[in-house]
Parts: sequence; C-alpha cells; structure tokens
Amino acid sequence: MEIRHLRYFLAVAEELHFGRAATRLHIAQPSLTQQIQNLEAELGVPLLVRTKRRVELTEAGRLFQTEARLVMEHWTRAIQVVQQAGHGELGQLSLAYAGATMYRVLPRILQKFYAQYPRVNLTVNETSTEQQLALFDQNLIQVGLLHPPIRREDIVYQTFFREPMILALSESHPLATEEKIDLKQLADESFILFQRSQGPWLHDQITSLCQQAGFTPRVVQETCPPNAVLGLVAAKIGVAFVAESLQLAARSGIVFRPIAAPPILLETAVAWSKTTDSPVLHRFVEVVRDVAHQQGWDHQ
Amino acid sequence: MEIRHLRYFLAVAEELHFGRAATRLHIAQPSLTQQIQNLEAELGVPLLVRTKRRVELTEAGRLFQTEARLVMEHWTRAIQVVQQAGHGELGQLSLAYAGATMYRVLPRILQKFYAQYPRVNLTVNETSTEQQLALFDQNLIQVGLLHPPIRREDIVYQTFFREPMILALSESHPLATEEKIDLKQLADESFILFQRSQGPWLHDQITSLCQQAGFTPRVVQETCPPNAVLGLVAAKIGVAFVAESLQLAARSGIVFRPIAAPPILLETAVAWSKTTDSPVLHRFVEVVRDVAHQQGWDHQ
DNA sequence: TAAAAATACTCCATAGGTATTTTAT
DNA sequence: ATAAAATACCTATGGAGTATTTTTA
Repeated sequence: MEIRHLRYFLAVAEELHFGRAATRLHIAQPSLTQQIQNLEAELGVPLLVRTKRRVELTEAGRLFQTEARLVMEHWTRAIQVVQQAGHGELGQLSLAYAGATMYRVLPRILQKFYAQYPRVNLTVNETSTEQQLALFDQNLIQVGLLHPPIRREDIVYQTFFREPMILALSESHPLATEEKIDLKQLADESFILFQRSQGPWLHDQITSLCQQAGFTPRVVQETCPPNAVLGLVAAKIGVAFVAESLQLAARSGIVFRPIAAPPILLETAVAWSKTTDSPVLHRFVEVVRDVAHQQGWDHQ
Repeated sequence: MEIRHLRYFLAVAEELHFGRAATRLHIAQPSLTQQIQNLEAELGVPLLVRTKRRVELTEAGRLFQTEARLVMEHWTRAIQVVQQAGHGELGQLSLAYAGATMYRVLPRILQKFYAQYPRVNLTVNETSTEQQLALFDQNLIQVGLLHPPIRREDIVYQTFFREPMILALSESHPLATEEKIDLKQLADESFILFQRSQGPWLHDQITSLCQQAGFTPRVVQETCPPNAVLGLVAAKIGVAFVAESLQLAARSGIVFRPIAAPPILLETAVAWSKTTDSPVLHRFVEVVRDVAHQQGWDHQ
C-alpha cells in the first residue's frame, strides 16, 4: 500500500465516479479500477459499493476518507517543512558573538536576519573569539562573530567590518581634555585589558605598539566583556583600548578619545566550521554580507 | 515519492548506517542507497551527510524525521480504523424500535451490543413498525425492531421473539377481579387501540378475534406508544390489548390479565434493508440472535 | 586493509496503457 | 442504446538484486 492508493481513493471518494476521478488523476479508468481493487484487497475491507450506475462509499470508506485526508495533509506538510528547512527558512542556528560586536554589528545583523527568516530559531550568546573555537569543536555553535585572524584549518571566516580601537577613560582623567591621545602619553597609565589567550593577535598588536611608543603597558585588570571593561573605566581603575563602536554604549562618567596614528585596527568576521553545511548557516552568512554592503562596511 | 521512501528514510535515520538499515528493511544496501538518493533528489534537499565512515542527519533531515514519524503514525492508524470499521467494531448505526419492545427485548439487546461494540455510535429511536418502513426508504435507519409480518421485497427480517397480548385495565375496573378474561366479556368495553395503519396485521387479528367473540370493539382512543396507552388505561378511559412484556412497566392503578385462548400473539423481529451491507449492521443482527438464544426466546 | 557507501548492470514485478466485455438503466 | 465499471492483455518504468568500485579511517 502506497500514498498513490490514498490519492486515488480520495479522488474516487470525492467524485464518486471512476471515469471522472481517473481523468482528474491523469490516468486511465481501468488502471484506477485496478488500484482501488488492490487497495480494498490489501485492507480486506470494501470501501466502495459499485451499485448500478453509481458509486457509493461504505461506512468503512467514509471513515477511511477522513483518515486518508489527514494523512495526506500531514504528508504535504512534511514535504513543505523539509523544503523550507532545505532552503534555510526553517531550522535552528546557534550564534556566538565577541563582545565588541554588541553595539553596532550584532544588532543590525540580528534585525535583518529575524526579519528575513522569522521561522529560524536563533540562539545567541556572547563569547570571546578564542572560546568560540572550542564551541565550534563541540558543535555547540554553527556560526560566530569574532575577531580574526584565527589559525584553524577547519574554520572558514569572512572579514566584513574594520574599526579603529579608541581609548576609553574616565571623564575626570587628566587626558580627558585632549582631543587626540598619543600612545606616548599613556606610558604611566593603568590598563584594563583582556587576557592574551582571549585574542592573542590583537593583544600582541597592542603591546607591540606600546613597545614602539617606548613603554610596556601596566595591566591592572584582565577582563574581556565590554560592559565590564567600561564599568572599570568609569570606576577609574584604569584606561582601556576599546572598539570604536563601543561609543554607542556611552555612559556618563566615560569619555572616548581617538588614538594618534598608527591606528590599532579591530577586524570583525563571520566564521563557521568547514564541515557544517546547514542551509540556515549560509542564509545567515548571506545576511551578514548584505548588511555589510548596505552599511558600506565592505569598501573601507 | 511514496510511503516506502518514508519507511526507508526512517530506518536509515535511526540506524545511521545504510547496511544495517537495509537488513532491517529486508532489502539490499544498494537499493536502499538508491531510494534515499531518489528521495533527496525529489525533495531537492539533502537529508543525510555521508561523512567518511558514518552517516549523519542534516538539519532538514532531523525535521523530516519527526514529520515522517507523524505521517507513519497517522498512516497505521488509518489502516487500523478502516479495518475495525470493516469488522463492524467501529462505526455508526441507527436503530428504530417499536414501542412494545421497550421493556424486555430492547434493553437486553442494547446492553449486550454496547458491551460488545463500545466503539459503535448507536442512535436509537422509538418508531412504530409502519413508520420504520419509511425510515428505511429514506436511509435514516439501518436496522429496526418491529412486529411482522411486513410485505416489502427490499426488507429482510428475522423473528426472534413471540409473546401473547394481554389485557390492561384499571384496577378499579369490574373485570379486575377476574383471573383470566374471556373476549366475550369485553363486548361493551371502550378500547384504546393503535391506528390500523400502524400495524394492519395485528389490528386485523384483534378485530377479527373480537368479531368471533360476537362484537365489534368500540375504539375510544387511537394511540400507539405504550406509555400513552397505559396512561389512558390508568385514567379509566378504557381497556387495551398490550404486549405481555409491558407488565414490566407496571404502574399503580393498572392491572394486567391474560386472555382466554385463543391467544393473540405479538411477534418481534429484527429487520434491515437488503441493500445496506454494513458490517456494523450484521454485528447487530448477530447480537440480537445471541440474546434470543441466551434468553431461550428462539425455542418457544 | 577493512568497512562502508556508491556505482554499474540486470531482471522482473507491476503501474499504467488500449481494447473489449459486462451490466444496468 | 448508452454510460459506466470490470476484464484481458500488453508495455515499460523503476525497484530490487548481484557484482564491483571507491573512499577513508
């Protein structure tokens, strides 16, 4: 017994006429007669009464009609669901984002993605670049917004946003009066900086630029999440290099000042595992590219 | 796409191994590979990732798995329902019964039928023998409990119960003191009797026996439903011939007295249309036969 | 090299076709 | 006489089989 039998039976049950039903099904009448006979034989139950000059449903036939309709509805829904999932319109996606993306990059991407794929169940977590790599390994996330470069053969990434790092300092800090800060002026400052393991490349870039300016930064707190960093800055524990977009999180007590050239550039990329091949993932990457293009981030 | 594809896919999705799944399905592994490929091609969506040395579900595959399971559950339920209906264990049956069956015959039959076929939806209505024939024509009932004989080619019936008619009269009636009533004693009585059209044969039998006893019964009320008849008897409007089993409806104010030979016999039969061929109907007729046998009604 | 899936091909069961018969208005 | 379903028979698609190759752990 196959779906065909249900389709055929439902056609006959509605038309109550083998000829018309066969036409509707685009098959010949004898074939239809055959299939219905097979169906009845297999079920061991007559579904139709072929009374002279017209066809009627038996009691069992009526019940089977309603059941068969339900099966067919489920059937088409199953196909629909799987096709939507295949096109990435339906499904599940776990995203991690590095803290610095929280204010400019992330909201625009999420907004567009939600609007375009409302039926995708998106899980979002703040996670540092380095920790995201572990989550990829455990298959706990499918996509990440992080800061390259990363050295992993099995992970692909596309950089789509670059911004200079700026200095965040308490508004009562002596340097707050300056328009622009030269690194040399920071020789004696206390720094709030993330652990090197959370982003070795950026960490090294910062420390080497300081070296060139003639000093080794004195780190008083190793903290990563931007909110925590800003909190410490406001509390006058020290100053911090932060992504320019953190200005959007402006809070009283803190001022932001650009750094005199050469700039420290923070890159943001969308990353995913080479081995995951989920349509939803690709729709997400597309959205990231679209947003970058719309915002003009791609030709900087 | 056919049910086969769902069965095959579910096997692979559970085993995550084409070889084992094929064994479970009693087919060869290449055939299974083929069918799954066909399925994916038809859906236009990959359901499985054949990574080296093991098989995994894609996101779409996981969704399809749950949907396919639902379809299969519905599928088997549809088959089950239609087979139960085919055996008469499930369905709908409309029954009409003549009023005189209400006290002995009907309750025993209903009790047994309900117990044996709890999933049949039984509709029950009190209707006179004559009116039942009209309901058969309109297909409003499939089975009736009525009083033969009936002269209809298209209706079959089996008589399964016979009882004498007795006389119902008010307890204050002069004849209430008699043990047994002779018809001759009733020459001057007022009778409550049903209309001839509601049961011509019985009506004729009664009137002709009265004629033999030397009088024409004087009918003061033409009423059929037993409850109404007994009401009128209690109100001393007249006396009535009623089925013996109506004694079970004994109410204060009424006495029942047998009639001296020759007895007026009331037969009860189960009847159905020759053209209806519902399994439920036949189960009902079987139950009637069973009850008649159990009660010893069949060898009187 | 061993285990698993994919490929290549062969075969036959059966869905579907055409022609015809049966049956009841 | 006609309309509709059933029957008879034929054709060919494709599902399932066996043998083999490919692939990677």
